[in-house]
Amino acid sequence: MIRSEQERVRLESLAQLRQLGIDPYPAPAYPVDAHAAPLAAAFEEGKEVCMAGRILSRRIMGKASFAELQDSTGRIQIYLNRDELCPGEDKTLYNTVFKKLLDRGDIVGIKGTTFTTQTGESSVLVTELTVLSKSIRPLPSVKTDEEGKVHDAFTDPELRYRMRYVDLVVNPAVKRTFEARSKVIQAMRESFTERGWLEVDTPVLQPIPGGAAARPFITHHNALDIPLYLRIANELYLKRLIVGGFDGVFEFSRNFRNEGMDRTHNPEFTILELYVAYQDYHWMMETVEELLARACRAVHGNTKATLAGRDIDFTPPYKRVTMRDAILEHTGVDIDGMDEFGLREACARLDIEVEDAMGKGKLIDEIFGECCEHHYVQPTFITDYPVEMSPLTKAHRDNPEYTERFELFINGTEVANAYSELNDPIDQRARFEDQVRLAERGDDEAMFIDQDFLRALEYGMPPTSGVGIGVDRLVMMLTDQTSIQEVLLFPQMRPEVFRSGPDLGALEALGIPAEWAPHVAAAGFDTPESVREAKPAALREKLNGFRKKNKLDLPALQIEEVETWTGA
RNA sequence: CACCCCCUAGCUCAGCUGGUUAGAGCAUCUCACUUUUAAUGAGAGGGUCCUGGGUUCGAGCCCCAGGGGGGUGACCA
Repeated sequence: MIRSEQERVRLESLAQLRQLGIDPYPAPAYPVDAHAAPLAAAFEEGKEVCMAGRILSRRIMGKASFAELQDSTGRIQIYLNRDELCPGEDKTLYNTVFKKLLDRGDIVGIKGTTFTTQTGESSVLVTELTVLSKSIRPLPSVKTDEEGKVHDAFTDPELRYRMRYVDLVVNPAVKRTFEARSKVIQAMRESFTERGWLEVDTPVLQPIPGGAAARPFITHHNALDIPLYLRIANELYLKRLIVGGFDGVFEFSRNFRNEGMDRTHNPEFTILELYVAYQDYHWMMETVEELLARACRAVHGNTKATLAGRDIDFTPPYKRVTMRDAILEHTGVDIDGMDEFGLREACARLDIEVEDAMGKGKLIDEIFGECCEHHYVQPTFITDYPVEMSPLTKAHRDNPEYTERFELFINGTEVANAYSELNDPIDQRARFEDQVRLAERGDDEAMFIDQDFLRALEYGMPPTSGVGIGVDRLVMMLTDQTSIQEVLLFPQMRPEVFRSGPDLGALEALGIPAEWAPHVAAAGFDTPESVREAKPAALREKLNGFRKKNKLDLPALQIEEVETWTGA
């Protein structure tokens, strides 16, 4: 493995620590009794503390040094004085271990006393120093100046996502985003369990990918010799549980959809699904309002958030607009009573591209998506979707052309989707059959018929309202992020290609001495074939040039020696 | 999948019209320094210019192909 200069220095320091009898990766637990942020917040001088964390910076001034120690809560300055740390004759711990062998990024434990420096910085005077973990790779050197401006920030998205561990260490705001994510989920879970609803787990591997319109990932079960799908939704399973007699069930469901990736889509994402018996979608709107307000308070302490420079107000109630009115307002088109032909004409007038496979529902969805969606910045419920685009939703109580469904839009993005659930088994069967006809027309996202689900409905499901909330997107809204990758710890990326090191053993098999083999490889001859094909004179010249340039402590090569390698 | 942009030291980035030995700040190493905080001062080392071809007397720069990433569109939540 080829190491950078800085890595080689650190490996050498590691070896020297061992020579001094210091285990750079000790086994015993370290008895931490204080953390940086709470300590600084309620600072009192003269307190004995035992802390552990990562050294983020060092300022060495001869016999005294300052360093920043970062733990899970934040950073605190530590002060190391040679004679405080090493009161006896032996100053090795300070002079050699701290000053020479430790680096930025190393994890240490310290015991000491709190005090305030001349410049007023809350600090810890270190009296004991323990190496807890030596780091081999240098961290990016992010610095913040007096005005709070960040210099040399670690910003490359590729590196940040691939090495999230580094991102979290050097970019504190990233850590706060994921703490906020956890708070949002916790607030939702508490709100449900307080009301007696049950958190459940349903299958991720499904024989029929149901409950949504999307392309699934497919896999295969060997023992059963059947295809299985990673779930695109868990809706149909949760409804089976309502049939079974639970009043309220919910699941934070990791769903998988084999579709495009962009700043609002990741192949796997998290939806909170909640189903509550004997309720309808009006009740659900109020429930969602309260839920989002609570989630916002959990993150911000109030119901206001900022997103991409715009204030978003999560204070209930939210505006409610029917889909018909939304389209009427933004396009002048009244979809009420319009047939497929009329809709196609309207799309043509509005310059919206459509495909032959699209039915009424998809056409209306296109118009809304193109002309209306982006207008809804503040949380807004769009209600009463056309029946064709909602095969699992109860028909509207006043007009069977529409359904009792709403979606919640924030900042022009769909965040939640909810229905008065269709519980009429005859109607549900007919709706599935409509989907089959769409599939026959070429709609590859039309739903499959789930016979077992229909059987469950035939046993009787109480009137139920259900909602799915896009957790990743909600977290984006609440943490001022415009990319889903910023709220997923490990967003999906193409696998990284690790350049495998040269096969030094194969080179040595040609007769190349072990001490020369890595240099031969580094000079560009990293396979036996490349050595054998080389002209001995040219190879010798190149390697001796390499030797000189890199000041290798090896005798210059003779032509006879090189000829034995190439077999010439 | 289409179009546009990016890939240079550990990190952030310069690098002109193709022209000497590819630069800067931070980081690293050596020395000095007992209250600093983007510590300071002096000195030094560090490069597969993403990869592979091509054009050229000469390529980090131009051309072709490939890889990775970002943005926009399409699809979707």
